[in-house]
Amino acid sequence: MASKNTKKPASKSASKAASKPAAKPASKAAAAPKPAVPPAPKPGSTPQLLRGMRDTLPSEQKYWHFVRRRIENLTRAYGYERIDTPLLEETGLFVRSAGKYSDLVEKEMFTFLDKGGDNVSLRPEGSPGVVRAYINHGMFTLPQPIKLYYVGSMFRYERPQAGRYREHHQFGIEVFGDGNPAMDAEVVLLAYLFYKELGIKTLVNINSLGCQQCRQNYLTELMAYYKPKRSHICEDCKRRYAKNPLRLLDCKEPDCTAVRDGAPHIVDFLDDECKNHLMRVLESLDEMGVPYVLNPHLVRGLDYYTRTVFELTPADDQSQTPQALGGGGRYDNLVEQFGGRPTPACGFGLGLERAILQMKTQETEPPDEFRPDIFVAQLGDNARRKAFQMFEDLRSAGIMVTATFSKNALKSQLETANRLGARYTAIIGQKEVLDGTVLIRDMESGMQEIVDFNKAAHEIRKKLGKG
RNA sequence: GUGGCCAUGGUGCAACGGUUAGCACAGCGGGUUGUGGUCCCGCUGAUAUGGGUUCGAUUCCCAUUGGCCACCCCA
Repeated sequence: MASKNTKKPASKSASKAASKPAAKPASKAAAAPKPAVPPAPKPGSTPQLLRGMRDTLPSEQKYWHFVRRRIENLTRAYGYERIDTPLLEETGLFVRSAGKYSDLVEKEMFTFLDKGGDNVSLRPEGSPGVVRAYINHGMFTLPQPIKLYYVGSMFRYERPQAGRYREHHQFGIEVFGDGNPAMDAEVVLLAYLFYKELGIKTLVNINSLGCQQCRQNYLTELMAYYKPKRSHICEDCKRRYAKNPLRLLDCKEPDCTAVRDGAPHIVDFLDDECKNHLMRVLESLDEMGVPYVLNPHLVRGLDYYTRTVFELTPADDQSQTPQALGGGGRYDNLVEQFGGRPTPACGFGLGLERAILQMKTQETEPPDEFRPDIFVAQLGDNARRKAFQMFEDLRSAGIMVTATFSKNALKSQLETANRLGARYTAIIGQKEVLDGTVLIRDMESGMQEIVDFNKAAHEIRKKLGKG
């Protein structure tokens, strides 16, 4: 390229300082050394992808189509209706639902003040918005249960790595107005089936956190257990002890897990109703043939769960801390906590990037749905006119057809046809225009035959086995 | 948020403190006039950004940005 800046005597800091915007007394975010409006980038420099963000290129789309199709089929079969809620909500929505001391709220949210000074956040998970919508739109007046699903972007301000991005996509379901344990099981079943349909074997970890009463009893006991052992646990756990003791069970530090292994199990503190609920969920899972493991240490990172919680991990992942493919549970108090009438509810969220990652590691490739049946090639202006006509004839006959009308050389058109994987190419040149015919070339064998122009669509359908 | 590894054309790799940064694949154009997927030839195209060390850096150092890995946690 052109001469790079071999010598740049003294102009370095000067240009930058000059373009600094007249320092508005901009609103005081915690610590924001960056100017509200950054200086314009150098002309010609290439804009960069923000950390943890990704483009989904055409070559990737077949995976996404495939996954979305499965979601649609599954949710339709089980009677779920789609809901879409905003990406941006008031920060308080998430703080109130996930819990002030959850990691999600403490360090993973994209939070900022908008121009009106409102504190808003990009949604880090799907449930709170759906719960809000349920209440806002009076869905409790409709016949219950309300079964909803969503597919969309979630944002978390984290250090990215494979299968972890700052923007990721989740498929989630939420069911309102049904407290039956069979409903918990249905939710787990759907998560399990989703992955099964994608050819991914999963392991379901399940636990119960009980209702508020049993949890309170348990927490008292748990803290009593940890109190004399506080010197043996990590700094994070000391903080958890004070603010969010349930998460003590979650720690992966060797010292902490050693302490944890002697800790009381919450299942032993469930009251009869909660215990019965759990048993009936497990029974239903048995009936439905969903393999699961009862994991007394599973607590999940959100405060709103009651009773059932579960998480899915890849079945063949031997690592100590496999990446979760999804999780969820019951949250019978959240609607009321948001000012709605008491409403039992449960749901899950599943990570689509991780699902696709699993598909790739297992080398399950979805079919390319856009492979054309036939490519229409044309030579010359008269032929192009006929080719347009042929294209539409074929298309309305339900044949996957494609063409590049801007190219003229037959060679390049055949090349394109080949690259697209077309089974046949219809060739229309001057000769064919005069004869009222079209040349059909089998791209596999190279065999060609002359077909009457008006019968072409019919012939091709026959060749394709479409009748 | 913590620790570590890394950064060369669209992709995958190579090389060196010093004249034209090499290869493969892809892309584009050819191998004459209406025939692709094989073959042959040619062309385009890169040292992430900003500083520093040096006579000279793409190579060494620092920062920034981004990626990956292990944590934390989660999808």
